[in-house]
Amino acid sequence: MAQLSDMIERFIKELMCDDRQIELRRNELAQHFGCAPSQINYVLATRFSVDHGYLIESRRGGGGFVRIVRLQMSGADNLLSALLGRVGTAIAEDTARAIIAQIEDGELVTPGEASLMRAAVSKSALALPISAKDVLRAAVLSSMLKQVFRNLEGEDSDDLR
Amino acid sequence: MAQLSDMIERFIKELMCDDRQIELRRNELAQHFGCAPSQINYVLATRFSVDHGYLIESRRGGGGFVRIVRLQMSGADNLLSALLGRVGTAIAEDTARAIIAQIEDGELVTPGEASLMRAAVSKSALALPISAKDVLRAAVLSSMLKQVFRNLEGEDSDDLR
DNA sequence: ATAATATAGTCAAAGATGGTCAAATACGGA
DNA sequence: TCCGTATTTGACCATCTTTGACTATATTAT
Repeated sequence: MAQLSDMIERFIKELMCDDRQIELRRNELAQHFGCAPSQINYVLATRFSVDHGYLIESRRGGGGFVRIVRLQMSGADNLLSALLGRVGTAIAEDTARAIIAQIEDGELVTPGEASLMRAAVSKSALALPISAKDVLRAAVLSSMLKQVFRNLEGEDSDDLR
Repeated sequence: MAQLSDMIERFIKELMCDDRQIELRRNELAQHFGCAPSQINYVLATRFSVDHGYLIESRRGGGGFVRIVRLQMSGADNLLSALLGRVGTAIAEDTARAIIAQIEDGELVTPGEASLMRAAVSKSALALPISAKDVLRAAVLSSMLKQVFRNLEGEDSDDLR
């Protein structure tokens, strides 16, 4: 049963399909879907976070609104460092997946490559008697990100030895 | 004596007869067979494992599901099982690279994908204060191998969120 | 200014699923 | 029959979603 949250997510993404940003009334949207207004916040928090490549702005009171802005993937030079910065020294699976989704959206990697990256940072890949799973995930993801950007330029780039 | 497990197995296989993958509700299925929900997990674990050529994915919570994916075992019937066997529970970097080279040669993955795999199992990716580097590498590589076989000619491979 | 009204945000509890693991039970072969 | 293995169940855990009560902040009317 297509989850309410999923439907709301799709609805919003359709609205945005060719705009960089949209504004909507939280209560209106909630009413449209017959749910609690806070449900909208849940969807925004879980599917439109910065990690997912979106920014949320809003205003309360009369004439209030919620604005959703899609962040752009800027030039590839500092993009790598930006991404690595977001990865940091430890990262949760969800956040890692969001980053992968973003570079997939930006067509920096193919769907097949993105799948592999997801597999590499998945819970099952790192399900070991190790307390530092997130640390590990960060290391693996960083390594792959660097490889992505290395592949991007010198096509022939032979993997590091 | 048509064990319950056998009936459930057959039931699922019939559902899948012409789909590469299906989704089902664990509790619903359990109810249909009048058994404990965990019985379903037992069937999945014993009859739909990777060795049997299947992958299981799932999601909890409202709208949760269990997805069963039939892996594409072309040609060398159990290439995946063989590869996973070689990976085992621990593997050195060189051996891992050899396996990756093999599937790259066999064109099971693109050069770009192979690069990513190498990056994921590289010394630097796993350079952590952990003694079990090889164990970890095996887990990560296994995870990626499964993904490779999941994707083979599977267009709509919709990764789990 | 102040009060009334219109929005949006937070957070914790309830609801909806699926997962794990070990104990109990059934089955099949020596 | 006895033992080892396969199956079945149930108690307890983990995760995702939905709702509602309470809070915070604008705008508008008085």
